[in-house]
Amino acid sequence: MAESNAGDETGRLRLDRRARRRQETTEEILDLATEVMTEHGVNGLTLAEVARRLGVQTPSLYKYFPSIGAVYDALFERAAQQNLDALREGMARGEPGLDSLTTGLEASGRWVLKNQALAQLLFWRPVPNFEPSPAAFAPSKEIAGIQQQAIVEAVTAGQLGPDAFEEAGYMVAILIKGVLTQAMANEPHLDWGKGRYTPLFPKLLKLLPAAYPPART
Amino acid sequence: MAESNAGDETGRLRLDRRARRRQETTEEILDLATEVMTEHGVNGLTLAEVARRLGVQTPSLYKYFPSIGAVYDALFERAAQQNLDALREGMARGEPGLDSLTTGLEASGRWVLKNQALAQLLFWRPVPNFEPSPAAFAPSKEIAGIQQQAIVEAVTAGQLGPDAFEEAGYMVAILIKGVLTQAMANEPHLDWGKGRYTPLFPKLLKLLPAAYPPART
DNA sequence: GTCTATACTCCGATAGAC
DNA sequence: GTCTATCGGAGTATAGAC
Repeated sequence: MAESNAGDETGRLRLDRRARRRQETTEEILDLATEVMTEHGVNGLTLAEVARRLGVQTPSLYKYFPSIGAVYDALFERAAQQNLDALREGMARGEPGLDSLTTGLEASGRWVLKNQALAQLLFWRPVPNFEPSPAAFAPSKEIAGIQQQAIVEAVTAGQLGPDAFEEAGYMVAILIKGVLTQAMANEPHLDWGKGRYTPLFPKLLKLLPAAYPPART
Repeated sequence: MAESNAGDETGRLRLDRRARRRQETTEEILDLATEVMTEHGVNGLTLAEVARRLGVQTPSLYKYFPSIGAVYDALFERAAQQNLDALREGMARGEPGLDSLTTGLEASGRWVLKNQALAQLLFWRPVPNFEPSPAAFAPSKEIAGIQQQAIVEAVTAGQLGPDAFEEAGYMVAILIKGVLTQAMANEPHLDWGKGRYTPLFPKLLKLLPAAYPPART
């Protein structure tokens, strides 16, 4: 109570600064963890290696995360959020319906190829005994909803027949995951749009009307 | 030279028996390694755990494999060979062309869903610092050739246009990998033909003629 | 071909001084 | 919030007796 008379303002600023500094360190830990996963595989992440790169001793990291599982969880959530953002931005660049879905998934694919370690954590679940928390999983659920909404708009616009409601979302997921799996396994150093697989994606999405033909007008 | 007069026949039988016993143990090690990967993930394979399950001390395994990398290599080769066998058998049950390709890839998909740990080793390369040897990779190369051959037959039979030569093999790879990736990530306990993804595979392959329309006759 | 013993390296996590 | 020290455990691999 009687320690410092510097005033409320300075006190709050100091707290804010500390909170901000802590937040920055937390983000840096996650950045370094992503680097380690990129070099040593998703399972090759260790707190010891992150600590070395941060220039700090391993136990210090436990002031920021209670366990390595918590680090994975934060990585999962951040990755899902970034992928969701990429999808949203990409979809905004296209006309509602199949066009928007195409530009959105291409933007999502670009993010995946530039963040392959995070994408593996997100899509393939390669870490035994790690299950993302509900909070970390929330953005992933939103992605599925957004894609289904695009299908609905494509049906409304007459681009797809009404039988697309049930199945087309799964088909779209198959197509984008197939393209990305092949690209990551066989051409991991190429960006989206290069190589043998990702350029085929627009062609694949254009096949959807053949699978779910709209009623002729 | 002058050790035993039991005769050539007995000597050869003894050698054969020893060789057979050694081969059996080798196979058992690979079976147990597959079990461990199924339970603990592909990266969760350790020689210590395999030794425990075999009822033997860890160093004994080094009489059969010089390193854990050699175990991964043998697993990779065996998996690729089994998958190739499944594809061949499945293709033999269909008419040459797209029909054969469909039945073959469905049989391959059935094998994958029943051997998911091996399939991950085969398709996703989740083990850092492990590259399959050329010998282990040979069956995988043959699979690509067989699929391309089926495309050629489909074009010859007039099911696909000639522009399929270049691209359709990659498209087929995208489709089967997409279906399997989604099934393994979201419905790993379901067999082929069940769930939301694998039943869509025939429908997807039937879209190929829409992508590469044959010349009208 | 099996064992014991061991060298070596690494990791996650906690306790407690500062 | 950082450090040192430490516990407890795991793994790969080798040496050498039997």
